[in-house]
Amino acid sequence: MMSIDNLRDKLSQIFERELVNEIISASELITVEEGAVLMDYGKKVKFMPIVISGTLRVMRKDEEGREIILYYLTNNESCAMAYTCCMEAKLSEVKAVAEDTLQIIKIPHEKLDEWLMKYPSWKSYVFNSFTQRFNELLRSLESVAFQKLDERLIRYLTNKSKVSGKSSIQLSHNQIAEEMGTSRVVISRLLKQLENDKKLLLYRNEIKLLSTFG
DNA sequence: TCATTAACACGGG
DNA sequence: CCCGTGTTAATGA
Repeated sequence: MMSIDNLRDKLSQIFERELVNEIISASELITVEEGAVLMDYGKKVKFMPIVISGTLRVMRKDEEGREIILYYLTNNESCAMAYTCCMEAKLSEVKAVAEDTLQIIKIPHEKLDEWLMKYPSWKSYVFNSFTQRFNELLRSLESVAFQKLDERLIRYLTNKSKVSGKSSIQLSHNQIAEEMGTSRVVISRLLKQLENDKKLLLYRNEIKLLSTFG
């Protein structure tokens, strides 16, 4: 868990001293357990979260009511969607769920605009967070539009092993299917195909990438 | 053509 | 037993 002093250090890496003080006095550091819902469809967004530790999953429903994952927020990241909602006093179009035990700072919405004027570091922080999300969404749009599912799966697995630094990935076919917005049948079939091609090995809840992968 | 949905059998934990 | 996995058949976009 994060103490106030640690928090101050952490925030000082991004923001100027005066803003750090304001953040600490104006906002609230909270811990929520896995599965907790921080934002939900149609609900008012009364604060903007900055993730201190843990992971926050942000998702959205499509026309048919299926949920797709927009992005994950980790270390020091904040939710661009929440930001726009707060500023415009709109209702949330996304749902945000704690992926594991999560610590966030709740920035009260009145402060967002004020700090934007007052603190250059806040402005660039917000701006960067938008840019980051935007680029990420562009990349996934590109992948949906131009890549077939098998290529997307290969890219997905490569990514997972890169971020974890391991060649084995501990996920069920179902979890993969959910994240990629498809059905398990398809994932199972594609994975089996890759196994036959000697690109990987399949176990229960585990996929081992071989050196021939990619 | 290729994804989705539903259904079923297998088997490991 | 429960759940993840492998497969198939029917249906749809």
